[in-house]
Amino acid sequence: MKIGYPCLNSGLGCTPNRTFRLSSYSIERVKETVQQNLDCLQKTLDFNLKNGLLFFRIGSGLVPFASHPVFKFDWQNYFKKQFQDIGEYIKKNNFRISMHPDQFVVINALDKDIVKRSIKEIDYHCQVLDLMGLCQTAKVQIHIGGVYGNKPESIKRFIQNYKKLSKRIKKRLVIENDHLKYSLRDCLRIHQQAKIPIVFDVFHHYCLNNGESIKRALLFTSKTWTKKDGLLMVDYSSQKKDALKGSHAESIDMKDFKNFISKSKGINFDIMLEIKDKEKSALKAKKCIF
DNA sequence: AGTTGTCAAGCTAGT
DNA sequence: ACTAGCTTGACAACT
Repeated sequence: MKIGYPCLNSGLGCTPNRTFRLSSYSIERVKETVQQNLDCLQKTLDFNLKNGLLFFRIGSGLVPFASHPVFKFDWQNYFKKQFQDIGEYIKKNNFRISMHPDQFVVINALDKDIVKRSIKEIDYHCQVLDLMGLCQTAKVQIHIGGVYGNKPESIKRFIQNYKKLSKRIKKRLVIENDHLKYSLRDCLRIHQQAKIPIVFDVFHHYCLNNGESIKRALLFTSKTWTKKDGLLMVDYSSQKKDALKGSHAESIDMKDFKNFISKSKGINFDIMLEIKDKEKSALKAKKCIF
């Protein structure tokens, strides 16, 4: 089992997600920003290696506006060496990597332009992992998308659109249960038809489920990952007290986490702690497990 | 130096 | 009708 946190280390004084306003876009600005992001990503991975946090989610903002029409710069070639180097480091030290395109990516949208933009954005994520030379265990996770008042039709549209995706995307794309629309059961149905691996989100499952226990949910989802895909990925968070349902906690609730770990005995997976204080909670969780 | 409004993009539920 | 929440964070223009 590898433990990790998403996108950003809060104590390093740098971010791998620097960006700029679209209005200040220029090739110079891209070169400068992406280089800083890559440097910080390397620094973050160094920290993670030293601290035994071997699961990491690379943020979508690594190359700002990469899939936007204004973007007319061959970043893949310009930064080839840097991406290769980071990829080598990742492979040498046996990191597990994921990426998570944001909420604007909707594969089953009714509007064809939204679908088109979504695919372009997913493709950018896959390009990052491809440039690093990572194998198929490095994944890009998305939610199913919108319901549009008709879930069966929307699921059907998801599967249809999924089937049309390129090989490069299909080998990396995985789906995740969300907290108000598509439950684990919905994801499992989609898996039956499209064979997409499922990232199990513990917190979302707590918000929206059909009565499956944690143990059964982990068993079901772990079976959706083939040897090529690697170990099941699990996202973990807990409810922020006195906030709207679905908002993530500031810091890990160790009682809740221990409870989850005891329920998961016998199943192997990599776990991502989606908690606001990032590496701090990941370190606490690591201490509790090992 | 610190504060605040705003940022490419979508969807849903709660107010 | 509007906003919070989602992986929310980070820029840029202002005090």
